[in-house]
Amino acid sequence: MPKKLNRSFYARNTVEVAKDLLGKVLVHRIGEKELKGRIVETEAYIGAIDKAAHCYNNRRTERTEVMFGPPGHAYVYIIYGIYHCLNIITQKEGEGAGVLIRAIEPIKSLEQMAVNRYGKDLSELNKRQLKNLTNGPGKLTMAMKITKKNYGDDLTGDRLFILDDGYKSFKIAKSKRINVDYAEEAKDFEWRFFIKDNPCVSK
DNA sequence: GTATGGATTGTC
DNA sequence: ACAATCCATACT
Repeated sequence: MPKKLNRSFYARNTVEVAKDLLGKVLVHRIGEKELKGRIVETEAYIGAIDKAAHCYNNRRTERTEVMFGPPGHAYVYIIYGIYHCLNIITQKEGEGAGVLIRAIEPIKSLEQMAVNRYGKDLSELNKRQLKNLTNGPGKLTMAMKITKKNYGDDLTGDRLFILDDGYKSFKIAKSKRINVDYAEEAKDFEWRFFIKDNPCVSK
């Protein structure tokens, strides 16, 4: 039986959580529908020491407030005025840290994801559209219909949560994070983790 | 009120 | 390689 990740899973060092989230299953329930995807790429952000983090230097705004709350909640923000990004809050309340979910492998309700991404039936998608369904932070939120309505969602609840189904036959690779060149020394932190050779990892 | 730039994506 | 696109933030 797959098991829902509990609060203590998230209440640990962010880099450890980022690695351990790989292979887990992200679930979003919308009414009767259930969308699922396996997490294949993550990035860690730790406000206390990380100039790339929105909450660096204890920067508390309306947007970042949830990052300073208890772990196991969703931080959803809008990037470039267009796309949404999903983060999972980690460590202890007040610390300001989280994990960006950068890519998933679709598992369930691919028909709905096709409609959410392209407004088309799954059978009408070409090869490239299929490959690009959820292989990026903005793409997966669009496919799973994760929006600012999910801001602050408690992942121990029943709307948005993460399952451990025991999948662990993979190797973890790491690299520098994507698009944080402005972050001075923090741009070189190797805090991006992904499942080696998985086709759904971002480009 | 105004200016600035971004934890991205799609197209050229 | 670069434009699209607009919200959140910082500053006046």
